[in-house]
Amino acid sequence: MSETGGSVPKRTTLRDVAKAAGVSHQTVSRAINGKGEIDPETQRRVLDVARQLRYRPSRFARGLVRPDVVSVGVIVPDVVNPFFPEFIDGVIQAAGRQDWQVVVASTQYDQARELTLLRSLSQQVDVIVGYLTHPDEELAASVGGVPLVVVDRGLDSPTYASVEIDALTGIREAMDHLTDRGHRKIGMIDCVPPCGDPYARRRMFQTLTAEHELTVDDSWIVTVEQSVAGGNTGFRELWQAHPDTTAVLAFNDLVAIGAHQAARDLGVRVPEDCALVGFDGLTVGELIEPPLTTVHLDKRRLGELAVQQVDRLLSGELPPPVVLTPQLVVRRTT
Amino acid sequence: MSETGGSVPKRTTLRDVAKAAGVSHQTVSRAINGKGEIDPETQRRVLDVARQLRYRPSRFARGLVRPDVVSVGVIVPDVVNPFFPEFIDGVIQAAGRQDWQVVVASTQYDQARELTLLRSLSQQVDVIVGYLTHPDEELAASVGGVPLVVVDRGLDSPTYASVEIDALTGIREAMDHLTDRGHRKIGMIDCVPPCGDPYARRRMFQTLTAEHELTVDDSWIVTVEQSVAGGNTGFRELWQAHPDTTAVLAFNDLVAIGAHQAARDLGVRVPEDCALVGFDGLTVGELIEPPLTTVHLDKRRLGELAVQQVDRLLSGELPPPVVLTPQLVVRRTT
DNA sequence: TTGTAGGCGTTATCAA
DNA sequence: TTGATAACGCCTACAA
Repeated sequence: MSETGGSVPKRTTLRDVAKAAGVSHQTVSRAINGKGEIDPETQRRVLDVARQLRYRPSRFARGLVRPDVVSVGVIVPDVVNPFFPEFIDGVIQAAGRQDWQVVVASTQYDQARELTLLRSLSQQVDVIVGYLTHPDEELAASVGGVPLVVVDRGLDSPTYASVEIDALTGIREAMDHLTDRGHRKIGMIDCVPPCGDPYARRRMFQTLTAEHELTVDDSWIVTVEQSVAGGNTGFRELWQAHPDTTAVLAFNDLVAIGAHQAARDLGVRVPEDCALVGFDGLTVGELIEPPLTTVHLDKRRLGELAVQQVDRLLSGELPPPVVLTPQLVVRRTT
Repeated sequence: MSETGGSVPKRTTLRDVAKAAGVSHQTVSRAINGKGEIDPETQRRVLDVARQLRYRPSRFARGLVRPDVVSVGVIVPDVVNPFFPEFIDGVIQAAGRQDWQVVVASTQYDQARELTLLRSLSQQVDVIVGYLTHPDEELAASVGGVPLVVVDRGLDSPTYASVEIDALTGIREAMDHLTDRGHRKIGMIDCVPPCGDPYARRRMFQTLTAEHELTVDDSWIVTVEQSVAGGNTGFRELWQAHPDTTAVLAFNDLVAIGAHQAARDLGVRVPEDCALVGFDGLTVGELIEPPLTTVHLDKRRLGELAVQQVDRLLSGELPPPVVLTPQLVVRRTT
């Protein structure tokens, strides 16, 4: 190897500073960390040299000898989908209270990427929290023993600590509300969730229509892509099949907003001609006109609960799933 | 110290595994890293033992001897404000392409917290990207030599690499558009930005009204808190002072949405009675009815550019500021 | 194929 | 107040 190349700049170390300042590396350490036991004058001098040499401690070396901050990795499908920022915020805030740091990564809804991320993240953080789609065994293979908290798997992850969402209770509230107001012809715009039982929501709906003895069959359920556009399409399909529908339960708020747009385009007034209920409780639902009635989930809390599970995991236990229940927020689309 | 306490579990190391498997720690290393030079049978056995002992390599020890992944810290005021997730996403994606990891932190609009975060983050990451409010000197004192890229400081940070937003050009487009459509009585709902010149936007507006020889004086500018509620208040104030206003330029989309709500409440039709233009180009602007005309900024790109600056910084240069120019997107509020 | 020695950059301990 | 020495857990040589 010649010395021509300006290859790796090589880091300035404690010893470099020590040499330049004419003291021992230990003295430099003391100066940097400023825990007394050092002559103020020496300290000043050493600090000066350190600055000149642009010295910065290595987080690795430091982490090696000190109990370092915990680093939590968070994996979500998409950082921009308004559901996730609140969740992430919950994680960041709960973690921040213990001075933990949070590494955020997104799969972009790419299944293969999920595994890749899991694999690389698990090398760099102490614990992972994630909205994950793969079955437990595949996750296990990818995280290689790093503690993991999974979110919203539908009680489907015996291996891992988890936070679950009791969607049924929330949706029951919504159905009660609708039937209380006299609705009998209630349709549903469903989506297939990224993991777990693809028919979970549909089943809940069926259960509840049965409870209320509604005479709507499966033709009142349309399944669409989980997006505003999907909701738009879904409403049109539903309305075409059943123009006598008086209320629609959407898979989530984004889908509901799409449905709302379709209704407006079709000249269907919400809620006069057709009521509409979303799910998630996104802020955007409050901004549209009329504001959306929705089954509201406290997404920030969801993130905090995930961190709470992390706590338990790190202290050695494998905690039972914790369940978060959403609540109906009645606004003006019903 | 007695041995009663379940104090620190103490980590399982390579040597522990070695001892348990009856080989040298080196052999274990080879087994773990799977780079040949090892008997498959030995490897299998070692790996088994490692798993049983729940061995996981220390990221610190590894980072010490290996050129580790770069870790980028991102500081924003608020993870939930819909402006920032897109920015963060841009950072995450650009960083991800180089297999860098991204640590996200939020100040919650707390000035003191900004400095605290800067201080702690700078100990754990290789470089920081941030929406920061403090003047350069104070930032310098907090990051202690860690490379920093600042965003949207109004060309106000000679010390640091930066990404700037050319708001004037975007707003000029908006004003041209409005005057083209015959508007002369144009009002502004302004806010004071978290850092930099508090009158920046107001000045731009004044410049442009002058360019177009509009006869609106400063009483056509109201200043409110930067939020939906602020926008609501702002519109009411403006409309009360000048009921002959035919168009309003809002500080940003959230403010514009508030203004829109106020207009509706006051029976002012948008855009028939009063046109409305936002700034930022948030997705939510597309979801309201009618969809919001706005000066659209590519926030994801903003994040990518920040990472680009990080690249340059890390390769030794102090790059000149890079500028991103927003563009008017005409929808249906004008 | 396997084991031994040394060093990565830091902090802790103890002696000077 | 300062300095030598020994970890921390891992990896890269090199020797066996």
